[in-house]
Amino acid sequence: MKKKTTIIDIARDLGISKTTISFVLNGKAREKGISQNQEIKILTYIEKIGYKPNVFAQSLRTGKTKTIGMMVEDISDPFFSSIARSMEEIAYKRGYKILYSSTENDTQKAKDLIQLYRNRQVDGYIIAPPPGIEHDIKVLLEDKFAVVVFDRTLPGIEVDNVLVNNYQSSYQATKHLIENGYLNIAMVTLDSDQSQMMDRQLGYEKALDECDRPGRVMKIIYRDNDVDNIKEIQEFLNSNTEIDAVFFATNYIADNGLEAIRNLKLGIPQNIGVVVFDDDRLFRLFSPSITAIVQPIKEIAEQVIKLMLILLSNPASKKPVRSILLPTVLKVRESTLRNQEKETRHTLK
Amino acid sequence: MKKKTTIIDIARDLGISKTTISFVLNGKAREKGISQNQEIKILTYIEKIGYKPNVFAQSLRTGKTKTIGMMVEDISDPFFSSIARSMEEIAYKRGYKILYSSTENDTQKAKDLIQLYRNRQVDGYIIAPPPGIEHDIKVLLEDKFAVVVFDRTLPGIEVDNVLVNNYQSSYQATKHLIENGYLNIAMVTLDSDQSQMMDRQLGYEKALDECDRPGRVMKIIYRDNDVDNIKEIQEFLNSNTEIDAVFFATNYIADNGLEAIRNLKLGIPQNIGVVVFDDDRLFRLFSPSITAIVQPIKEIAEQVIKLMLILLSNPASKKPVRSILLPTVLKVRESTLRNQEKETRHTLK
DNA sequence: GTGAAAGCGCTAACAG
DNA sequence: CTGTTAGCGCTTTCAC
Repeated sequence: MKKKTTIIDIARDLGISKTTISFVLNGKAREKGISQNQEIKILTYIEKIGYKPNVFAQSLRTGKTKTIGMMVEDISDPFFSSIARSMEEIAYKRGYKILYSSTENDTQKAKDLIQLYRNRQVDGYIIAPPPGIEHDIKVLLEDKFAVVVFDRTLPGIEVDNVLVNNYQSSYQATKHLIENGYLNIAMVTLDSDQSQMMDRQLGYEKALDECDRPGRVMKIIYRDNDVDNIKEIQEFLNSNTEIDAVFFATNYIADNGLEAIRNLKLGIPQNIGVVVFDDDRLFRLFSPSITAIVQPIKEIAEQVIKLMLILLSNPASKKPVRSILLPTVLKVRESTLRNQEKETRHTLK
Repeated sequence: MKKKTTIIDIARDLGISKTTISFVLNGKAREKGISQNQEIKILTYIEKIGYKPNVFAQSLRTGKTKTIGMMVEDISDPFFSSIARSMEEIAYKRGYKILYSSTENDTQKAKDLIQLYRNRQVDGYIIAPPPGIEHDIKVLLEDKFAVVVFDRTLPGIEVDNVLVNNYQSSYQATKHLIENGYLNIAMVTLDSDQSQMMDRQLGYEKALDECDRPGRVMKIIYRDNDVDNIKEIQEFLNSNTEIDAVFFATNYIADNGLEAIRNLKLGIPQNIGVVVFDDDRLFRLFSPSITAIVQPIKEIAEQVIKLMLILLSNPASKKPVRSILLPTVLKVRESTLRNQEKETRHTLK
């Protein structure tokens, strides 16, 4: 393996001190009063031989790593992986690298991950927090790390965050079902008191309340077991035959729910209306296509990174917590349009 | 921020030299003949105060980083993100961290990424190679880095790889269409000479050849533009009305293709049969459900990491290139069963 | 304006 | 068996 050139090699080649080079490299030429000539000469040479500083030596010296640690529920979930991708793109441009990991919504795994990231001395933490890590985040904050939380918040913690308007979105989606003639709207959600889930439920309940409709919430265990979940949802729908619409609180709950509906041979949207929180690439291609609450992925990623970069560049000063609340879009498709003429897609030509 | 404890603090606290501690930490107690007592004392103390060595100092010193760089086409693609997740899990257990990035199948971006990874001194490279980076990989190999390639290979490069049996899988899928009475089977694939795409096409053509069927291959440009792609596919199907089945060569081509079929109001599987290379979580829930070639995600991830760990642990010795070819499973669903009784899912109860 | 030199925390050769 | 010590490559203070 060819030996990496170091700043000393360059100093030798150019016949100047490595200090000068270091200054130029770190954009302090001006500040340190290095001559234009010298600067250009150095920059040109570095460009020519393609020198890159050793990031480990830099990190060791400065204690900074230009690295952001990101922990989400499941990095293979389309929602999170799309956000990760967008963030990475933006962060790159600012010279930051992102380290990803999946918490599986497991408190212990999240704690371990935070430890691991501390070890790797990441400069900042971007977290979709699982329950029970309030304390760990508090410690991070006390130790003056940059932390941004997204997708959900934790009660009693003052940390910058970016969320979507879960309450309002769910309210609107439920309203939409009501307006389309559905009378008994159920919600299938996670058995969890995480903020985003609670808000979604509250929005749903509020809409029902306003119109004096009954509600029925079914809760399933997180990623417990697909087969069991499907069976449970089937039983739920079977033993509550008055239900004529369902609001699925997440993408993967909808997976199970749609399979349950399919197994029961219930017709969408005639027998049962369907709305899902969080869109999927393929929902538009379902027959009938599935109405979904679309989260602004790009925007979320941008805002999170923006907050992070602000935190990272500012001296860890006392500042008010920034909360960013983004709107979603209810993408109305066929699964909630009982009153409309249904497009006949499966008719033979 | 609380000051990190260093190995020196521990040496002081325990009243011994840091060398001894370093040896114990690196599992060289035995080798260096350190007393059982001493070892246990040190380990216990370290455990108690939760000391973790500074990885940057370690890396700077040893030149190793316990980090693997992974570059795929698009980390938000379900196929790649699922593989990434599995790999991460396995790698973690062995003390390795993975750095991910998306190449967007762009040669230049991939080259930049390799440079960036070299900078970060990753120990090994896991790559789903875009076209045109043969040379860069060769250089990596010459410099004795651990490299494993997956999903596709590059012509004329001797590098460990794990692939699925693209040829055989496509052959089988096409055969399946033929056996189900389809007469004019088209293939929609990428305009690319990447190995996996070529193999898929060859398998398709072989099956047609054997049965003396005509074939028709349409090629679209990589992730060019969804709208245009859809339109192109529509036009293709419209101007070749004899086509009664389509084999989509990737997941995201199928996205566009299914939308085209939908726009044309062609009935699946009556008017047109559909097979997709690479499954999607939701294909089973389509109406009709979509037949797909399922790649063994977990297995791919496992084999790649296994190869990588072998390379990493062995002295970079001359060894034969290891090629691992994994089988896929053709998951037959409704979209190819024209002769079967179609389940009537949309019947009202 | 520029250079010498002191570490950042760790590993490992070498000495004892 | 254990301790001393020389760097790994870089940033930054301080002196010239």
